[in-house]
Amino acid sequence: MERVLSALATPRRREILRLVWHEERTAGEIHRSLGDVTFGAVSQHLRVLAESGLVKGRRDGRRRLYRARKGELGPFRAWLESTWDSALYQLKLRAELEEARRGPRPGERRRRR
Amino acid sequence: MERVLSALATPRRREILRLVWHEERTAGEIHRSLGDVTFGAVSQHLRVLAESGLVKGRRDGRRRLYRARKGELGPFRAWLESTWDSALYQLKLRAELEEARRGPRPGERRRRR
DNA sequence: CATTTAATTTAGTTATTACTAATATTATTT
DNA sequence: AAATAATATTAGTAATAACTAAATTAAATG
Repeated sequence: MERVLSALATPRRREILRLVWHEERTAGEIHRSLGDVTFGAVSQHLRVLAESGLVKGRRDGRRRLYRARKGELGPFRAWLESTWDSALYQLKLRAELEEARRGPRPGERRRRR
Repeated sequence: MERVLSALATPRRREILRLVWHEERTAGEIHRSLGDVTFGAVSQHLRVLAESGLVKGRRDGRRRLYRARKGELGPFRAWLESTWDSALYQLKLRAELEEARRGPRPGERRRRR
C-alpha cells in the first residue's frame, strides 16, 4: 500500500491509470493519448504502476495490453473514481480516446500469437 | 485533495501527522520524537502539511501547537489509521512519546499568553 | 532470416524535493 | 530593552524522480 501511494502521487500516472481503467490499452495507445510525453517515459510509468500492483500487463503478440487492477487501490479507489466522474474529466476522456484510436492507423491491425 | 496526496506521499510527513493525531504537539516535541532530522526540516514539513490542510497550528505564547485536521484526509483516513493501529506502530509510539517528554528538560516549562 | 512493429531498457539531463546550517522572527522573561 | 526560547525562513546541497534520446529485446511478417 506504501507503493501504491507513491505510484499515485504523480498526476501522470493517475492519468495512465484512468486510461486503462475500463478497458485494456497498449502502451502505444496510452502514449498517443497523453501526447506530451515520450513513449519511453510512458513505459517507465507503466513499470512503476505494475510494480505497485495497480496495473497488470499481458502479452498479445507483439503488443502488450495493460489494465487496471482496481482491487489494489483499496481506500483510494473511491477518491479516484469520483475525480474521474466529473463532467470535465469525461469530456477530456472522449477527446483523448478518439485521438488514441486515430493515431495508430498505419500499424496495429491483426494480432494472434 | 491533490495537495493532500502529495503531502502524504513521504513517510516523514505521515510520521509527523501521526504524532499530532491524538493531541497537540509543538514543533520541538515533534523534532525530538523524530530524532534524525533537523528542526528546520521539521518546520518545513509542518508548513507543507499546513498548506495541504492536514494540520493546523495555533500560537501559544512562544510555542506553536499543531494538531491534525482529520476531516481533510477524506478517503485516506481509514488507511492511515489502520496503519497506525498495528501493534508494532503502537510500541514505537510509546517509546517516542517518552523520549519527546524527556527531551525538553532544560526548557519547556510554564506557558501562558 | 531480414524487416518491421511494439515495447523495454539504459545513459544521461533536468526538475523537484528533502535536507542541513545559518540567519531571522516572534514572544516571553528578567 | 536585553537575553532567552521557540519557531520560521533562507540559501545552498544532496538525493530522488521524471524525462528524452538512443540502443535493445521480442514477436510477427515477407
